[in-house]
Amino acid sequence: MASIKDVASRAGVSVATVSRVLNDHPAVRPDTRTRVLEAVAELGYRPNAVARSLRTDQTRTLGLVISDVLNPFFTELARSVEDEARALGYSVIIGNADERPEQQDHHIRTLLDRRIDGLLVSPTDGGSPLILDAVRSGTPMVFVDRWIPGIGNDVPVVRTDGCDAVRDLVAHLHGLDHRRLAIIAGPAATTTGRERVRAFREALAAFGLPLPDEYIGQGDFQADSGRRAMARFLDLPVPPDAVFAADNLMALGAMDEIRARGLRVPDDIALAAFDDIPWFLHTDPPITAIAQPTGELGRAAVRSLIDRVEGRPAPSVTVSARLVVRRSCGASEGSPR
Amino acid sequence: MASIKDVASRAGVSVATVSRVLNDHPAVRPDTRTRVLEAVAELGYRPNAVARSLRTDQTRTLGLVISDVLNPFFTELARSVEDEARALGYSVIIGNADERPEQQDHHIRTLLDRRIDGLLVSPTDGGSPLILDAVRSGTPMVFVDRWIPGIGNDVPVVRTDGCDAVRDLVAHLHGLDHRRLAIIAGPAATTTGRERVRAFREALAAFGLPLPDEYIGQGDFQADSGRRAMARFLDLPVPPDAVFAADNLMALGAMDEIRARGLRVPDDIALAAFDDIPWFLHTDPPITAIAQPTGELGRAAVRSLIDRVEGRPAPSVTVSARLVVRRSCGASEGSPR
DNA sequence: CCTCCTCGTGGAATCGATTACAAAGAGGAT
DNA sequence: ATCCTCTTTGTAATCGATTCCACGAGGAGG
Repeated sequence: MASIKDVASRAGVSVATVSRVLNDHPAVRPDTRTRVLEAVAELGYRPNAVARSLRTDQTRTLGLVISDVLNPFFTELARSVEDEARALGYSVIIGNADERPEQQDHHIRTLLDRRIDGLLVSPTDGGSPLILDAVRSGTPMVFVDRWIPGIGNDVPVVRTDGCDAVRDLVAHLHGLDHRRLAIIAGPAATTTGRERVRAFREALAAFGLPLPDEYIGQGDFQADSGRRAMARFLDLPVPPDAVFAADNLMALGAMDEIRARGLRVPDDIALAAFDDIPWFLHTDPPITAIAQPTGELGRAAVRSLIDRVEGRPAPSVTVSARLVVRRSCGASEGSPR
Repeated sequence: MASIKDVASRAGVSVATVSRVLNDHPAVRPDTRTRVLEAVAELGYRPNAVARSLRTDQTRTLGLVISDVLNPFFTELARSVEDEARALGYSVIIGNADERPEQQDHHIRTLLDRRIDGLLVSPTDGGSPLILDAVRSGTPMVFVDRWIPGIGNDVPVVRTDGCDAVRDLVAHLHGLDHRRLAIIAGPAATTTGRERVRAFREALAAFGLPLPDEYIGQGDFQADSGRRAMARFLDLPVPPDAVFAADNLMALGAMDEIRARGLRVPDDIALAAFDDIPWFLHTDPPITAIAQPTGELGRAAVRSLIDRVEGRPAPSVTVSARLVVRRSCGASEGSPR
């Protein structure tokens, strides 16, 4: 592949001049500029980003480590992140942790080795030593969706606050005469895992409803765990009459289990989920869900990170989720307010 | 961040020696090696991959340009590609073309600028000049899923052959007394867009069934186009009694339209799709689909590409799809053969 | 004791860019 | 003609690694 030297000799100038033309440095005579650009075109020259990065100490690349690519929420997030980054002149390298801390660490390590300019992380755990290292190493970092408490001062957090939406959901369920409400929680090591339970518990309290321990199923954000949690609920002497799954995959698993037992949603049991995804429109029945503004989340995270990368102060951002009512809790379609 | 020089001076050796230790060069005295490794550990040193790439002219990175991240088929493909690549010591940079040729070109260009070692492409079009350039530039390349005819000699193709499965599907539909079969096709610019129509047409012919032009809907692999195509079918004086969508998103759109008109699957019209995805189990009704061995496809593509990258001959690979019968065509669940 | 090898190590070139600094040339002021 | 300034260009250092080559020490063989 042609290098800057080839261009220089073809245009009859030095490499410095070629570099200046390429970087729009003003001190180049117009006719020199044209000669260089001609040489560039003739050779089909493209600057070597590796060499450039080495010299300038910036890669114009961001890293994004997400918890699970197969979860539509995260792929939509990844998509919006990439879109916004591209618009701002950055590329994105995506690492999929698959909800496994060691795989997350692997990705963080290789991204750091590649000297990405900034790192967007949705941590799968409570904070591995490597993440703390990464923060200290000085690479700009922003948490998105999930975060790790305790390093909030150094690392902005871009997330969704679902409290109001969870309250709306509980109100919706209550209004449909559901009184025995249960939740399938995410891993306690993640903030989203804990917070959604907390919000749910508080909302229940506001309606004077209890949340007994056996109505808290422990899941791991994967479909199978939702299925198992639902099985345990249904095996209880007094099963819940409504179940809230803390993410879309667990809701899917829960629905499997319900169907496998010949029960029906919402007649036999109501079901709702955190995270709205296009497929929820097409399930049987369509699923009531709490929708995060995923695109907005991703774009805000990128802007925040790039602010940091370029030396500006980076804001933490919190956006709000909203309830999308469908038929899985017994109501007819239509959204509140 | 610490560089190799810092390690060298801390260990009291030259940078050459440090480099030898890091690369497992045998000609290093054991005690020197330990001293160096200690210095590495104390400084938390990690080699700069950018500098290394510049010198060695290899990045140990592969590029993957897919047509649409929001399509579960492609995210599963991306996942398996990344898994296999990681196992073989490579990273993957994913570019999402969003079915737009210019965005595809953007990604190919930046990947090439980054001097990735090899490129995996599922082209959105019939071959932009840039792709041809990329091939000529000598960067190892492999097509996955879709390909571009005419440059097959230089570029291996790893794909699924769905002919048998399509024939099984047609037999299945025929067995359920469907006689007016229609297809929602993908873009004619893509190989998968054309091939699935061809396979369908041939299978129909084998059963003595016609495929009139008005039974060929033109889609673009996105949900909306599926919806429009289905609308046109349903507006025909004699609508089809079974529709085969050439990908999962168009099937989804088609189902929307059917539902919006108050019709039911499979009672009023049968529906089947190319590409099986987990969600098809949960739609109403579960959708009969042709399943590609997506993981296998991705892994084979990576192995083929890496063969090429490392100078071995790279095979083209064709795997077979199979029919997964569910309820959307009228049969009860269970798979043929 | 001298020569020749082998082993371990360091010096320096190199990859392809950017950029500080120097220098050459043009043009204007005196 | 001389000096100064400004514009345009080239030379060379630099980023952080890898790797060729040379060199010194030590052992083997004569």
